[in-house]
Amino acid sequence: MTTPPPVDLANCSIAATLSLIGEKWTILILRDVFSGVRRFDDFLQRLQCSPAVLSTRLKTLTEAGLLRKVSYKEPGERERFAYHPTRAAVDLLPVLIGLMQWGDAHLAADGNGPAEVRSKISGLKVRAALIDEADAPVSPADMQMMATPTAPESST
Amino acid sequence: MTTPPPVDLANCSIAATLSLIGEKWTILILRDVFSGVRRFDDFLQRLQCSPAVLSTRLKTLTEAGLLRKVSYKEPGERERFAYHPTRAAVDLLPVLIGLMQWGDAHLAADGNGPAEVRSKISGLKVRAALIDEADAPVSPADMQMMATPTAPESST
DNA sequence: CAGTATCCTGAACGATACTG
DNA sequence: CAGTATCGTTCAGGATACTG
Repeated sequence: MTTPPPVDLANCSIAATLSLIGEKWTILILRDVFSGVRRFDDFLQRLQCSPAVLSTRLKTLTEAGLLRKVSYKEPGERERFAYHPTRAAVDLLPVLIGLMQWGDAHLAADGNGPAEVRSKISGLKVRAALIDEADAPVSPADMQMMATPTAPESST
Repeated sequence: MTTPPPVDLANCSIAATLSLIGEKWTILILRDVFSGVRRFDDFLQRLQCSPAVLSTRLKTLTEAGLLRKVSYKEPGERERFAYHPTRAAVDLLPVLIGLMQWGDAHLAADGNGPAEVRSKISGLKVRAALIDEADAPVSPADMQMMATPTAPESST
């Protein structure tokens, strides 16, 4: 079921992650689930996508371990499911916030967007950034990417 | 040329950014450009995509202000262009790194990927994270997203 | 309310051939 | 080397109807 690995696409975590969350509605589902949306119809209202697409995305996200189905049952009704974010989904928040802030800064006309992110604890605004092992911020311009020396197989 | 704004998709920086960089090869182009790749043929070799797709993506990224065409001319040859990352592209690095590290942690079998990121200055490993206005790390679980109070128009 | 099934369209992509 | 042009396939996504 995984795509055949003709290139190093299969070897690239960036591409792999993006192929999971990069589809049109997926990221919006995650955005909403972090805003507290849990139920099918609520997603549908907010996203205004077709139920078929929503169903598919929810299933994909659940199978990927980003969402967890939680059964609930109101009196006299049949069993229903709510969709809760998992730890893996929470781990994706830096990416989500980063995406949002980049768009706010570079795509929005006024340089800020319709939502903001704050810490529940301190109330301070929060941003996605790069930090080193000592938790010190690092400028993106000071980065370098390199292949890990432990690379098991070399391509080409 | 912009997509018609039927829903709040158009109002969402997350979706807007993703529609720009979310396409299959775009993120790989960015990855490579951060590794120092600059020329058409070098991208082509590394990505193994069709020249048509590469050409289109390069154009899109250039128009979006993520890449800058730099003319160069070798003796006896006609003018050629190299593609350099702009500041906007560099600003996207936290997202890129975040994507990579999430994939390494949650998709790779052994929990680490084929590449690592370090600071050119300190040599320390770097990761994408959330920090507050005082540069203190914030746990993703302690986040909350809310609409900005200054929202100019309300939808629906 | 919470989905699933079906049909249809548009667009992204791969392959390939061609130009300067 | 650095692209552009064209063609065909595949597949995500919209609309809509249907089920429990």
